[in-house]
Order: sequence, then structure tokens, then C-alpha cells
Amino acid sequence: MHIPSEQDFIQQLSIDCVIFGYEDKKLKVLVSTLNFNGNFQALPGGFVYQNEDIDDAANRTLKERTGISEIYLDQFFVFGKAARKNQNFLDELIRLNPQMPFDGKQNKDQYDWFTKRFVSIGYYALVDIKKVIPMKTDLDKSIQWCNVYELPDLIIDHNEIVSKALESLRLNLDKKLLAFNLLSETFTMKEAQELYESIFNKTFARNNFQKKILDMDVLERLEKKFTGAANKAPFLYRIKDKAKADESPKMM
Amino acid sequence: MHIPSEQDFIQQLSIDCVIFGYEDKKLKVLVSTLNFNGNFQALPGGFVYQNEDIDDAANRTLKERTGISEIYLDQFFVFGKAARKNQNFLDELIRLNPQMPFDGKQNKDQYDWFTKRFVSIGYYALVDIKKVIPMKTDLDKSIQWCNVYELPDLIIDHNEIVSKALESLRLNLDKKLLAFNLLSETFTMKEAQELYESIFNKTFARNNFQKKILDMDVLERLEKKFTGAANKAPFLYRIKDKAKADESPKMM
DNA sequence: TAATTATTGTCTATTTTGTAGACAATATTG
DNA sequence: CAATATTGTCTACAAAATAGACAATAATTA
Repeated sequence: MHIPSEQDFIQQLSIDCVIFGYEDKKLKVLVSTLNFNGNFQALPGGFVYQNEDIDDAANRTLKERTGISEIYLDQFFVFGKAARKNQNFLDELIRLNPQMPFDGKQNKDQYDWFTKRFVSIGYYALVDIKKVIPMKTDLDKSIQWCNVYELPDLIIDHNEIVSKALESLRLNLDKKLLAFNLLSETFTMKEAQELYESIFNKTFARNNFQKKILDMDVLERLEKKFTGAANKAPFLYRIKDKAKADESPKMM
Repeated sequence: MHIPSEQDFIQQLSIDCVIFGYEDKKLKVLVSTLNFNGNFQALPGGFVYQNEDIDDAANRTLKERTGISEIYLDQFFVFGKAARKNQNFLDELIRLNPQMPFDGKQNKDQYDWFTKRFVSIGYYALVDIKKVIPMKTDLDKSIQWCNVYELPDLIIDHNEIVSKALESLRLNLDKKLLAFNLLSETFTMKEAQELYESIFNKTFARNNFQKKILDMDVLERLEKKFTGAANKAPFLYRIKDKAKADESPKMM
């Protein structure tokens, strides 16, 4: 297992990624269970190489865990309390993993590197969950999607990081059209509405939701989707211009 | 002159502060002229002590330059391009300051510390300009207020940092009532309007501006202000609850 | 094959909010 | 005390958000 301890990374600076997906009408977050004894769960994260933009570091982390690049990614907050240390978490980890000698010379370096106070830059990402096969790194025992409203206890301040990410996502949805990054390429109006409802955790009026989305003039209507249900078939829609949608202003 | 080069700061992490003030109907930013030959101008900035919250580091920087604490302060963006180095700026500085031997052992350490790539956390602050006496540190030759729309060329990416700060301020004004932090405790409606106009760099309709502000129900009306002008005396207003105003939602 | 059902797409009426125009109130000046 | 410049507020109008209603239609069932 490679634990970074070298000068090739910027010291005491980390990246934490809140990767949002959407499935079964639920907003989800990708969470890793660490490859140690004890049930340590954490956000995917990483460090920044000396010659790497912080945005690229976040993208690299994302690519590692999801296999896809060109993901929508937004830096949303820096977590920089002095008390923000891995110390407690690591001590607990060492207690539960006595087989790992953390006092040897080499591991001592790692321990020192890791137990320093870290400033962490929070990024959130929006992915089409169907395009993602969550991938473990050698630090992960497993990695899985968790409902954002039913998250387990995560290490350090990672629960707080998710809260802040969700808050930022909501604010930015009003300004951009990011949400469609969470859906597959084509979708019905109902699916779009259910997505918005799960993000904002509240319901919208069907008639007015549809009007508002269509008035924005960013969707193109495709053929009908025959669902097999005993009712009128809904149209499928697709974003007219994806790149533009991530930037264009105003909604909700 | 003390240039930090020790382990007491987090390495390669800096804080840059965009300190907004308002005077003569102009939005201003506090800019330092560095204490070297050559006209190097920069935002007030600093570094983060090992045992210091990043917010506290920003506040410390602010206190140093303005003398006041309890300033409204907001973290708005992290500037983290790999190419973000002091190198070019420092080489130019050394060229123009040959009297300073930067190849001696001690200065070499400083040079090494400084020329590494830095990730910088941007904060913006809003201050009542009348309460501030801009103060030099030993790094500054002088420090002065500059009109935000007529900034000189600043070092590295500091012009870009100001742009981004202004953009964030505008977005946040819509959500909070921060603007009043830039005025003295009491002010007329006209003064408030002129402030908003200088922040957004556009005009507002007088009647509707007044209505909107008053409808928010955050101001209390005080006695009239007799200006000596040959017209109806305007009322003075004051924020009902300052702490609340910085948090409360919606406006413009 | 026509009635039934569940849902979709859209229209209109209503309410709320935003904008523009108008005017009375008033502190000073001449 | 009229003239002037500005302030505070009101109303009319326009635009946007919300709520209610209903026709269209894909499958099912009689």
C-alpha cells in the first residue's frame, strides 16, 4: 500500500471530493470504506502534486474512483480549522490494527506526514451514475453509493463537508443547469422533476416545473418514450448544448 | 525584515485578502506597495500558522493592515494553478534590488521557501473605511486605497483575485445584507443606494430601491439628517440587528 | 372496439412581485 | 413667501410565479 509521505505532494493540503450520483429517485454520494479493521468510512480524497493544478488533482481523484473524466466539478469550500487533524482517527485506526507497526522508521514518516493538521479543499462532482463503476484504490476495502440523507458517520469532518457540498450545489443550481449532469443523456420531464425534488428535498408543482424548464429553452424534445404503462407516453428530452448548460444562468 | 521560512507556517499555503472599503461614492480595495525597488503592488496577504484556523489567519492579516477586528470576512475561492509561483515576480524583484544578497545561506532559505508554488485562499473583507487607518507592515513601503475599477497592475494573479472577489461579493449581496458593513453605523437611503450602485456598477431606480430595502424590514429609521442643503432632510437609518443582517437571506 | 384509467402536455385565471410614473412634503435660499 | 432640489410614498402597469382545469393519449378491460 502506498501512503504518500514524500515531498512530491504539497504538504498538509488535501482534496476531498463529494461525488453526487442519482438513482432510484435518490440523491447519492460515493463513500469509501477504508481498508483497515474498524468501520472507517470516508470521502474519496487525495493530495496535490507539486506540478499539478488543484483542479487537476480533484479530477485525478475522481477518475480513479469513477473511471470517467470530463465530469462536472466545482470547488466549493476550504476546510481549514487548526483542529482539523487525522490524529484521533489515526490513533483509533492504529489501536484497531495492531498488526501494522506504525513505529518503524518508514511508517513513522508516514505517521508524521499524516498526523499533521491538514487544510482540505472541498470539490463536488456530478456524475451520470450509470456510466460509473465505482473503483477501489488500495486504500479502500470497498466503495459504495450512499443516500445523501442517510449517510453513515464518516471520519473527521466529512459529514460536514457533504452538508456544505449539498448547500453549494443547491445554490449553484439556481444559477446554472448543472442538475442534468446527474441524468443520462435522455430523460423525461418527470425524471428531471424527481431529480430536482431529491436535490432540494421538497416537491414542485408539475405544471409549473415543466413550464419553467421549457421556458429556459435549453432542452430539445426527442421522440416519445413508450413505457408500457397505461397512459400517455412522455417525451424524451436532451440538453441542447451541454457545455453551455453548465454555465448558463438562472433557474428555479 | 522578517520573511517567513520556518516550519511554523503551513508550507506553500497563503492567504490573500481583498479588503473592500467605500468612500466618495467609490468602491475601493486596500493595496500595498512592497518595500523594494520597483513598483510592486500586491494584496495584503499572509501565511497560516500550524495552530491557527485559516479564518483566524485571514483575520490576523486584516487586523495588521486595518487595525480593526470583527470585520465581515468571507472565504471566496482557492487559487491553485500549478503555475502559480512567486518565481517570476521574485526574480524581477531581485534584479531591481541587487543590494539584497539573495544567495547567502539565510536568504537562500527564504528564496527557496518563497519561490515554491503556492496555493492561495482568497478572502474578501468589508470594512467601514472611516474606522480604518491603513497600516504598513515591514514588507510594505506604503499601503493605500485604490478604486476597484481603476486598479494598477498587481503582482502574480492578484488582479484576477480582486475580480473574483467582486463577483463573489455581488452574488452574496443578493443573499445576505453584507453591504451595510461598508457604511458607517447610520446612513441615509441615498447613501445606501449609491453604495449598491458602486458595487454593481449600475444605477437603480430611487423609488423602487427604497421600497425594496424597507420591505426587507432590516433597517430602523432614526432622526432626520439636516444636511444644510435646500431640500427635504433625509432620514437616517441603522441596521436593526447587525449579526442577523450578515446572515439573513435575499435582496436585489 | 369502445369505455376506463393513469399520466402527460398545455392552457387560463389568479396572485404576487417588479417597474415606471407621478406627486405631495419639506429644508433651505433669495 | 415663492422657488428649488430632494425625499418619501402612492398608484398604475407589466412581468413572473402559482394554482386550477382540462384535453390528449397509451395501455387495459369489458
